[in-house]
Order: sequence, then structure tokens, then C-alpha cells
Amino acid sequence: MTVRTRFAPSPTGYLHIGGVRTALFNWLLARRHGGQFILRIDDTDTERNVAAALQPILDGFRWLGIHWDEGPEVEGPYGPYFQSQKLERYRQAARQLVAAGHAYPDLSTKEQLDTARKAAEAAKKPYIHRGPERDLAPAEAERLLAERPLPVRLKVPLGRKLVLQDRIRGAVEWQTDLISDPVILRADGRALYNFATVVDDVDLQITHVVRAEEHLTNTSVQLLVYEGLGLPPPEFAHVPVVCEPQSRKKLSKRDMKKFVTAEVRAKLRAVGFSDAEIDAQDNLNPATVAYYQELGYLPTALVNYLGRLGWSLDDKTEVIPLDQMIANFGLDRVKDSPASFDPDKLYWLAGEYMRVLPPAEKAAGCVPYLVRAGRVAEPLSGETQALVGRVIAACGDRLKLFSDILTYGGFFFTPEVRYDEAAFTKRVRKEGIPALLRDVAGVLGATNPFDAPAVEQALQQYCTAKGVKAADLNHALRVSVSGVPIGPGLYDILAILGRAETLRRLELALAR
RNA sequence: GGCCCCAUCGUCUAGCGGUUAGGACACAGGCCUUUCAAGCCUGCAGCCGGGGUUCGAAUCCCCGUGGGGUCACCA
Repeated sequence: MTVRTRFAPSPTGYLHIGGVRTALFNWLLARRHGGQFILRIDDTDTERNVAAALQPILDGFRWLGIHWDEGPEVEGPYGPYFQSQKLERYRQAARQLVAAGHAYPDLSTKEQLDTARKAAEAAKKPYIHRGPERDLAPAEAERLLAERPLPVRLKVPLGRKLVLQDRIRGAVEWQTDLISDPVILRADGRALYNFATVVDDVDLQITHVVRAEEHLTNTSVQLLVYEGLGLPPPEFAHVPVVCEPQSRKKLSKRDMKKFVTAEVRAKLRAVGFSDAEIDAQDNLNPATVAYYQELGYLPTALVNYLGRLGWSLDDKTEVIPLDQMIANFGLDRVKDSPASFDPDKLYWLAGEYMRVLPPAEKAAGCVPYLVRAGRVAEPLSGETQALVGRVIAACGDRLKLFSDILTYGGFFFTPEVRYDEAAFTKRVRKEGIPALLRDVAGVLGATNPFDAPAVEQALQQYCTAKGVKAADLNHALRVSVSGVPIGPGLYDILAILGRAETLRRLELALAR
């Protein structure tokens, strides 16, 4: 039997980190066993524009390289893949349950239900609804349903114990007497999640339902739907939820704005977002995939991080490239306790992946940030292309995210130097430094060739000869030509700028 | 509150009856060094508590405690 897994997002307008982790596990399981991964859209209850709200989700998965074998835009033999297109199918399945005596129309009014619920609450008892029509003969129930629109409820069998053999949690049990008869079809004919999801999983021939633990309780009802339909349930695996950083609380889809801290805002502004944009877009925060995409994280790093959150290969491996993850993934090594999301570790992994990325790919990833910041214009000239390559090489391991090109190498691409005042005061506005720089400008004017080794040699010779501390000179030079106290090696900086530009910037600094 | 799930360094995890409880991120210190990174070395830090079972428990059982999830004509 081929393994078929699925991920079923609601079109919310963003791809949530927690959701991706769940989707990734499904995808890995399918790939590991040569099966299929299906994307299905749970849009039964959405009023909003589904297409627009779905696009960011599809984009996110594509960016991550998590490709679906069936679903939106690729279709497949078991569609439709949108719940909104399966209304008639759900009605038909509900009728089947009614005819088999496993479901019934409920005449109770909302008021009656509310009253009963409140009474139960006041008595501190759980409210278990059993509609009076549940004992109607199937034919009678069908007649009632044909007469007028009524909600349909599942007839939960009495006095039974339900046992789920969860692939991650082991045996989980429920007493059916504690399960209220759930509505499976509204009076207007729309299906409810617990029912639609089962019908869909049946239609899509899903073999393994891997989903977040928050669905564990739902599984009892779903088990009963399978039973009523006369079908064997698939394998279930409930993975623990992903929690907020430094917390045990679920990384919630609600209230994601709270993750937009001052630090996060600064990072987004650094790549060109305005405060207005940050506030307006609900997908620009660290709980969504888009955030990492915008900051220039390598998608491979994010996938590695997420795959490693709640699953491990062994007792030591942290960097697990995708092919290795596919080859080794299994539900048996998925943890059964929640894990909190750790931005620091993700950042570290991003650096690990960036380090081994081929130069051409680094350049391709960095250029868009330079373009967006107005530092280079497209199409890039051959000269600019070469400059980008040299700057990236000089940045070396400092580059962890593509957007880091702005922090470490931005000054190469603009004639005006923006000075960090604190650094300028500390390194340049000092007794004797301006005179030193003027002197050194002469040395640099005579250095040939003007490449890193020659510049280094010339400056060191100068320092030795004049008894100048190399550090004092280098710091002053760095801040003078780049404006900032951090960045690539000084000799690389000077060589890349070239003699003329170096001397021009030196004059610029001395004129301040 | 009912039901269900969970519990090893701050965080991610290894461990599946006998280990000096291992690794990673973060943090601290050191080396290197023109800055910042990187790299290398060192350090800090953990089995929620209590009972059992056993020669022996982080590991098995029970009870607490704590955390989480879920209780809709949402998904």
C-alpha cells in the first residue's frame, strides 16, 4: 500500500511556522516511503477571498521546496481538493449515515441547546447532547430531513470505549458516554470540520493522518464517523504543538502581532519595509514563513530547523540536509512532548547552510536586497556583478542571511558614506589620527599594485617604521572609508574600493 | 471545571533497568586577530516532587504537582 499523507490548511493569508512543521512531517513520511503528499484546502467556513488568501501558503511551500503531488494548481485523480467544492459529496455521505441509522436530524432549537448547556454548566456537569430524534427509525429520519432543512447529528453509540492506537502517543482511550452527539451537517447543508475531514481523507485515500496534537480530541468523533461509514480508519499520528520561544504556550495563529518586537521591526526595516507595511501585513512576523523569506534565510535551513524540532536523527546530528532527512525520517523518532521555537538556533543553522552555498547562489540571493535598497540597478553590469562577487567573498562567514549583504557590504555600493557617529568619534576624532590618516593617504597613493596583500604590507611597514599601533590606524581607516566599525577585513575593503575611491573617502572623512 | 496529552541543562534533544546523564543552540571565559563574524579550547547548566517494583530507576508502576490541548451549527 502506498503511503498517502496530507496537509489541510485553511486559507488564512499566511503560512504559519507550526503548520509548516506539521506539513513537513507529512511530506517527509510520504517521500520516505515513496508515497504521495496531498495539499487539501479546508475552506468550508471562509468568507474571504480564497484565492488571495491561499496564494501566500502555496508560495511558502514552493519556496521551502515542499512540493505537493496533488492539490491546488497541480490537481490529481482524487479531487476536488477544495472542501468548498465538495458540498454535495458531504450531504451524500451524511444521508448515508442517516440511512444506516448512525446519524439523525435534530429538531432542537438554538435556544433549547443554550438553555441545556447553561444548566449543565451551572450544575458543573459536562454538557452531553442527545437529540430526542436519535432513536427514530432511519426511514422516519430521512422523511423528516426531506421535509425541511435540519442539522444532522452523529449518533454516538452508548457505553463504549474507543481506543486509538496513535503512532506517536500509543493507546488513547475515550468513553463514548462522555462524547456529545456532534453536528456533522448544518441545517443549510454545509458540513462541519470533523465530518468533512473524514470524508475527504476517505476520498483522497489518505493512509496516515499526521497532524498537531490539538486534533487529538477530535479523533474520537472522527473514529466514529469512519465506523458509521463502514470504513477502516487510517493511521493517526498526533505530533506535539510548537510553542512560543522561551515558553510552553502554543505558537498561536491569533495575536501574532506580539512577535513584532522592536528588534523584529528593525530587521524588517533594514530590508526595506516601512512601519506602515509592517503593521498592515499580518504575515510579517517571526511566526510565519514569509518573514524568513523576506529576511533572506535559506529555505533549506528553515526546513532543517523545523524538521529537527520534535524529531531527531540520533544523539548528535544537527545539520541534516533534506535528502538525508527523507532517507531517515520516521514517526518512531518524533518526540511526544511540545517543543518551543528557538530563533537563535534557526539563525545559527541559516549560517551553516549559507557557509557552504556556492558563490554564484550567494550572489543570486543577495542581489535582490541590494536592488531593493537602491544600491545597485538591474540589470547589473558585468562590473557590478564582479563587485558583488568580490564583496560577498570578502564578507565570508559573516553572511548568514542574504540580507546581511546590506549590513556588511552595503557601503561598497554607494558613493556617500554614512558615518556611525559613535565609531567616528572613537576612532577618527582623536589626537593625532587625522594627521596619521593624511600621512597614510600618501602611502596608499604610492602602493602598487593596489591589492590586499600589497596594501597590507605597505601599511604594516609604515606602522613599524613610524612606531604606530596597527590597531589604531586600521580602526581609523576602516571607519573613515566604510563609516562603520564592523565588516570584512580592512585590506579587502581597501582593495575592493580601489585606490581612487579609498583616497576620496579618506578625504571625505578628514573633511568632517 | 470535565475529558485527553505531556514532563532530561534557559532552549532543541540523546537515553528505551547498570552511562562520570552525551550532543547542539544560547551564555561566560580564553586563544587567534585590524573590527565584526567564523574557527579552536574551556566553562556554566538538567533527570518536577513523593511513594513503590528492583541488587540497581532519568528509564517501569502509582499518587501528587506543573504545563499544554480540547470541550461550537470554527478549522
